Amino acid sequence: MKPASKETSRALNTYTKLMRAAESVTSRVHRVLAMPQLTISQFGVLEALYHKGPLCQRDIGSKILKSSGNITLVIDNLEKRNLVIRVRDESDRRYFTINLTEAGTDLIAKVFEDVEASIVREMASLEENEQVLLGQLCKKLGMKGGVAS
Amino acid sequence: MKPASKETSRALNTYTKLMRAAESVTSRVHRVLAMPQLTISQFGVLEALYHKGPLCQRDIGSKILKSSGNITLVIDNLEKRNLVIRVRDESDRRYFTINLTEAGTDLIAKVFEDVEASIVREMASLEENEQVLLGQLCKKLGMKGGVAS
DNA sequence: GTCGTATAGTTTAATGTTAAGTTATATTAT
DNA sequence: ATAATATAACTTAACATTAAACTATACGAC
Repeated sequence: MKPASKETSRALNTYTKLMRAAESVTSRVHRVLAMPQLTISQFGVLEALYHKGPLCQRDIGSKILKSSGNITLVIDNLEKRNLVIRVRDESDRRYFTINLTEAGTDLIAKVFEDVEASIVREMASLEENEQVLLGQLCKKLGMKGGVAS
Repeated sequence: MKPASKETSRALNTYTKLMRAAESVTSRVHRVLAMPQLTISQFGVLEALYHKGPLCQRDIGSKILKSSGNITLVIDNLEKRNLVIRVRDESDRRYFTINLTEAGTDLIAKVFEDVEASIVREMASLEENEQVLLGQLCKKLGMKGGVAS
C-alpha cells in the first residue's frame, strides 16, 4: 500500500463523505416507503407519472435508470395493485402508455408528500445558503466529463 | 399537487442534485470493477480486509452495510476464487476470521489503485477548496439526528 | 455443572435486478 | 409491395439481496 498523495487523500475523503451522506439521507427518506409497501423503483415510477403525466415504459426506464425488463415487472406489480394501467397506443401499437389510476394518484400524492417532508427534515441539518452551495457543488461534480484528466 | 414552499423547493432541489452527483460519480467509479469481475459488495469486502486487516463476518457486514446472509454468500464466492480464506477462531469457535490470500491481496491492491485513480479523476471537477467544502457539507448532512424537527 | 439466553454464521424463500434473447410492430430502402 | 432494419415490450436465466428460521458455540445465573 503506497502512501497516498495529498490530492488523492482529499479526493478519497470527499468521495467517502459524499457517499455516506447520500446513503444516510436516502436510507432515512426511504423508510417512508415501507408503510405503503412500495419499492424504490415502484415509487420512482409512480412519481414520474405523477409529475410528468402518462409515459411509455421506455421513457419511464430512462427516467429511473432501470432496465426494460425490470420496468415490465415493476409496471406488472403496480398494475396488479391497480395503481397504474397500461393503455395500448393505437397510433403505434408497440407502445403502452402507462397511466396512473385514481387509486394510484391518491397514493402517490400522499406518499410523495411524506417523502417531501422527510427530505425537508433531512435537509434542515443545513442552513439555507449551505443547501444552495451543496447543490451547486454537486451539480458541478455530476456533470459528465467535467475536467477529466 | 399543492405548490411547494420556497424551503421545500430548495430542499428537494438540493436533495436531487446530491443524489444525481452521488449516482453519476459512483456509476463511473464502479466501471473499474467490471474488468476484475468484482461486484460492489465483493470489492467492499476485499477493500475492508485490505485496509483493516483480517475481520470476522459480522464486522465486515457492519462495515459494508449488508445482511449477514449476504456476507456469507459474498465470502463464499470470494473463497471459491481463492481471494480470501476463512480461518476458524479457536478461542471462540463461532467466529471465522476472514483473511486475504496472496492472490486476493494482489488483486485488491491493483483494483483499489484503479478505483482510487478513478475517484481522483471524478473529483478533479472540483477545485481543492471546493472539495473540502463539499466534504464538510456532506458530513454535516450525514450526521444522524442533525436538526430534526 | 446445567439451563436459558445471546451471538456468529448458514440456509431458505421471496423478491429485485440485469443481460440476452424473443415477439410484435413500425420504418426505411429498394 | 417487399425485405431489411429498428424499436417497444416481454421472457428467461442468472445472480444479489434481505428477512426469517436454523445450527453451533459461548456465556451467565443459579
